[in-house]
Amino acid sequence: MATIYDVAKEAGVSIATVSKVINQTGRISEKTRQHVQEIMKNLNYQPSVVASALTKKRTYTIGLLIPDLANPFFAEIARSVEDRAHELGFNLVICNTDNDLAKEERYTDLLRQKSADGIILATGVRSNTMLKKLMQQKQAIAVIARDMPSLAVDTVLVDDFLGGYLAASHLIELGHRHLAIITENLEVMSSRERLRGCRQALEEAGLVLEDKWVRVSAFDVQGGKQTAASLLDEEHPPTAIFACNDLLGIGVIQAARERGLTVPRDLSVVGFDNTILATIIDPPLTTVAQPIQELGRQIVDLISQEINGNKGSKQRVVLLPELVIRGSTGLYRPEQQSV
Amino acid sequence: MATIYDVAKEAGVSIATVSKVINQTGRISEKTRQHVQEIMKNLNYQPSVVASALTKKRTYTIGLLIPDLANPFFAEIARSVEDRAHELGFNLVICNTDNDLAKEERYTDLLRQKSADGIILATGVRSNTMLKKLMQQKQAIAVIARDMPSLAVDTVLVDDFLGGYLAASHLIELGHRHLAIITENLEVMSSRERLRGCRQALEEAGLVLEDKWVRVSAFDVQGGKQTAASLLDEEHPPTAIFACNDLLGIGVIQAARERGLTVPRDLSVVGFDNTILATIIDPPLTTVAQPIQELGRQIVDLISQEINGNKGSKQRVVLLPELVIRGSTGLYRPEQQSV
DNA sequence: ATGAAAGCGCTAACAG
DNA sequence: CTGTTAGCGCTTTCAT
Repeated sequence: MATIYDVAKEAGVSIATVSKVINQTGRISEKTRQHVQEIMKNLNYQPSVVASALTKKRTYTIGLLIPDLANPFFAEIARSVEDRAHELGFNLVICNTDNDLAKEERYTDLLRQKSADGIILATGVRSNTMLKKLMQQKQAIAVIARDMPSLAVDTVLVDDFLGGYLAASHLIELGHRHLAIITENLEVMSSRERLRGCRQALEEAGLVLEDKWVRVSAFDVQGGKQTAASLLDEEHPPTAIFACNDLLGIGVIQAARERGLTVPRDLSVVGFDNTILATIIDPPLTTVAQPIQELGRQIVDLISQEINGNKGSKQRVVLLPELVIRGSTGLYRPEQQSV
Repeated sequence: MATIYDVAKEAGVSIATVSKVINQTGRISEKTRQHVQEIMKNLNYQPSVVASALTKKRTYTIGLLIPDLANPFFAEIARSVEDRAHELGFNLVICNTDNDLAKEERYTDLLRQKSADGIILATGVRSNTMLKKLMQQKQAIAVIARDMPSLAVDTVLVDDFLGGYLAASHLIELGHRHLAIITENLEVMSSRERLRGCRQALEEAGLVLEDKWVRVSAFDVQGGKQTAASLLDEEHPPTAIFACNDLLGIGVIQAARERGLTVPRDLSVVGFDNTILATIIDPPLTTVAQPIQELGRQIVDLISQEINGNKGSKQRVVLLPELVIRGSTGLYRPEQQSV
């Protein structure tokens, strides 16, 4: 592989000159510039990023810590992050953490050793401490789709409270009075906010959400299914369920189906995220849409600014979710009680 | 951030010594080894990969070129590749190519500049030329889930012919005589093989597959839906459809539903890949399962060997697919013809 | 068993 | 406008 020396020699100039035409710095006569560029092309020369990183301290690499790529929501997030990163000249290294603290630390160490320019976190439930450590190391970091209210870190997320509020309001408008909510993990801020929004809507309608109707579940289809099953087995089962993500929502629909209930006739369900899954399940899932493209775009813009030192203060940008009404929600019908 | 010099000074030894304890090379007395390691810990020192890459020529980074992370099949592939890569000490940089040649070239150039140790291709329909270029550059490469029979490159894929054969055989056993197949892109070897396997099974049953019943479609749900729609609008529509991937299969089911047909009563459909989607659609999709975990594992092992120079000759490993029978296929019932 | 020194490929003053 | 030179942090002979 050709080096800058090869180019310099071939072009009859110094390596400094070559470096200048590569980086468009300093003053170079148009003539030598063209000449050098031609030589570079002929030699199929491409500057080594690792060598330049050694002095410039930039690798044009961003790490993305994410729980699990096989989860469509995170896969879609990763896709949108990678798109924007690529546009801005960064590569993305993917790290599946399974929300495991040990893995998170392993990955952040690796990223540091590789001098990643920045790290985007879509993971990290209780990793407040890890975040602090990173900040001390002056790592450029940003958090997506997770709220860490106690930390001054660039963040892009959706208004989870509003999302929960929209979901519940929709159900209430349809006449439902007896809701249940299946949530992912109440240690996570987002989940708590969604729940709170849901509560708020109910309260405004003069309803209360008893603790009994708030259930925490493993965050996959299976978990949603089991939890919904136990909910539906109650004496007075809810007529509508708000699942805190699409995966859970799908589990709910499947549980209903197994019991011979028809959605939305016998049970309304709304999800959260608006992943591809919501469009595939039958009936298609009414869900609170996260603007995934926009989330990805903005988080990369934020971290890019921070990397470039263009930043003023840290920001938390909150995008607004939208309710996408599909076929899984319908009017409350009194007779549906008789299960 | 601490450097090797800081450690050396603090420990009262030379940087060469420190380097030796880091890499466990050369001969170091147990005593100084322990001492140096303690200092490293105290200083929270972590060797810079970019510096060492400059001399060792290894970055412990692998690139993965993939059409689209938002496609669950590829997301699952990426997940399994990343898992194994991480186990073996590599980071994975993800590149979404959208099967666009320009993007493919852009990414491979970037990966070269960053001295990625290897590149795994899950993309590249007609990119035979790009592959050749990479081989000339002596890039370590490997191809997953795609067959490039004319090139001597490490490959791991599923037996597509067998997959097609299994799918069609299943349908035939159920009594279906009139099949159609929706495929993704006949320029891709895999698609042709699936079709060929399908044909073979039919032939063995004394049936023929007229060209009219072989349709090429955009490879997303929408494409499958439209294609299936046009198939079902034919005078004598097929009673079973083999879709060359799950996304298409789902489109088929949706198209059937829109026409008031019940799957599998009025139409049987089998997919390919066995992604999460197959379990979510209703009825759950009978599909040809690719062993995604194993594909990912083996491709990384292969490229890792190549990177380490442990390799003998190149290999093509062919894994065998399995038919997973779910609810979208059923016995042929004569009356279903009367649409 | 340990250290001195020469790079790896490139950038960034600083001279000229 | 162009070239010299001193690093960046680490690895690797080659002496000692």
